[in-house]
Amino acid sequence: MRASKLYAPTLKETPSDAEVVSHQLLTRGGYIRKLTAGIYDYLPLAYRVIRKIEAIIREELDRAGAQEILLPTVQPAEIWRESGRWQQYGPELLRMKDRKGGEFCLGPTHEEVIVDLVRRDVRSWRQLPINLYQIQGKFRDEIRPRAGLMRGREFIMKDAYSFDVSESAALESYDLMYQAYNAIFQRCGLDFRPVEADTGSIGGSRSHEFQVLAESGEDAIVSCSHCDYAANVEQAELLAQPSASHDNQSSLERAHTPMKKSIEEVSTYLKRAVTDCVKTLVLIADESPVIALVRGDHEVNEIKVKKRLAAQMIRMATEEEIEHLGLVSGFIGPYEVSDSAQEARWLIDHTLKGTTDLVVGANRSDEHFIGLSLQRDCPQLTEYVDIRMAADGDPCPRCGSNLRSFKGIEVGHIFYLGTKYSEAMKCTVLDETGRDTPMVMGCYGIGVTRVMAAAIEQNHDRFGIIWPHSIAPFELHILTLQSNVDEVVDCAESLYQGAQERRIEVLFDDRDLRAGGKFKDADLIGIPYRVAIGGRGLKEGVAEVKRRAEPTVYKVPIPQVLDAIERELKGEDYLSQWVDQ
RNA sequence: CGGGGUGUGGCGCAGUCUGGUAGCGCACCUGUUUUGGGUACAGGUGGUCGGAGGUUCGAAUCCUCUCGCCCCGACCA
Repeated sequence: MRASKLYAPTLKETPSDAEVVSHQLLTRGGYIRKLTAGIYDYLPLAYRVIRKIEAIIREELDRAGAQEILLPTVQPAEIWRESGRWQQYGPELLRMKDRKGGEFCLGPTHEEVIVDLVRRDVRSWRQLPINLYQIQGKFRDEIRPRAGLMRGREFIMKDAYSFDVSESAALESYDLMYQAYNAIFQRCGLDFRPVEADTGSIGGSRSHEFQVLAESGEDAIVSCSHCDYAANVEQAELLAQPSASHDNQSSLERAHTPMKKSIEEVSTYLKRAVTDCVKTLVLIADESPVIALVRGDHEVNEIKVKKRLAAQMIRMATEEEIEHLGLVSGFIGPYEVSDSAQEARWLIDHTLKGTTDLVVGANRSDEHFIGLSLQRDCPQLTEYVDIRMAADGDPCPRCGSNLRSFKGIEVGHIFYLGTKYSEAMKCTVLDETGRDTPMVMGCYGIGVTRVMAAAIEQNHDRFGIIWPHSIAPFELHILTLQSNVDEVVDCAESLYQGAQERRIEVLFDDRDLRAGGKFKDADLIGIPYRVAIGGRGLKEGVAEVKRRAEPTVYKVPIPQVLDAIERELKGEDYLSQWVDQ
């Protein structure tokens, strides 16, 4: 491809509405343009990257025995009513009507459609397992689209669905996909971790997220420094670890703490360690109050609380609701509580079990208790459970080593679904015993456009993108440094022809631009190898070859340039022989 | 949806407080010049100042309403 013909309008300046690096660089590099909030145009460079990622996905999924299909984007409300999600899904589902008033939605995901397909034609367990996937635009009317491609409303997603006759067979399908996902993200050149995840509203009992490690990630994950345990902080289970007990138990005293509400303020004011303070929060689970206690330096994990209570919905209580319980916001504690608060469900994080000498709110304005011992002073509290968020340094639930925390971008998520959809929509087969049984499902997603953005978040410098080889829009970028010198142009042209003959994916910057501009664009676009042809090098019979990821420039004799590139693309470190000392 | 911000040629911005009829840099077009990390000079194209209404002799600027976009919170690939 000639740069003079390529539709890739690069920008010198960063558009003011782009905040995250991937969004900035994709826009500046002429990869994408925004149509409206959360909806983007993919220009030729971006689409090449997308097709590379898709090709990797296809290869690995086909290898795992899945088959590619293509389902409709517009879906009738009928099947969504059948699964119950027409009600459940909420405003994220973009709904519309056709000319006859019939209700439809734009597919945010395709469980309903696929179940409808499979239930029509699959009758016998002998036809299973089946695993079908598609790569297609999805639409989710996100509350707040943000960060460019990282959270768009319309995005390209690969979604796959497996159908099995039994739970054990379904788990095998799940494992196959787990392996395939590892292979896919590895081949995309990403630094990622599969982590144990919450199943969320999709339901089911087993789930992994594939998280790309990046500072700009929105998800917090913990990963064991010793074994291969990794989990979303929301999910990471924490074993009971009794705190060091103080032998000399002090007696309970009131302390005046004027205007000191936060743990930080109280601990500073009373000169007590944050870990000796108790954080007491009021939550509302399905309209009933729940009071949660964690150590001062810990965070309550609402998802764990929700699971513990088997609640549908959970949220923080409002000021009014706290008052209504006879509690004083900022000074809540487990001792001397009002009758109505007494009746609430109390959950105490098991880290607090047996702790003494604690600072807690006194349930009166401007007062705390000090020297509280939970066992001695609050014997009515018996529900010690895991309700806190995992943090850096916590022990691994598998091996006990330290957990380290990371930020991650979720690029893939796999779920074991069980029979949630197949039961609701009567998707059944006859099993070996001749009994009609709901199929056991799994579903598996990859955000293709998000993979592209995540790759940039992880691989860039201040000049531009540094694509992993496997998903770069081109493999080689040839530049002419002077477009008015015949020898330079001829040499570059012949290299360009040669590269094409060797099936190297090459972008040839033949534009009538000065060298500076071409270098800037090459750095910005981020193609893995750059070959610069200029009068200076030509006098010595060499081209200047550079890896995008490194600063070194190699002076390679012209006749050997394409061999060198070819061998480098195969993974050899072939350029090093020309290191200029 | 709540909170904060912003909207002025393709992009980045000034002008708004204190009304006087739109400006700068980049990009783009023409010519000359230059040719190894965004060359220099000259000339030029392009803007209903997000939209509607109002105040005024006069509105980018003041008032009212409205829409878009960005950021922070609950969701997810």
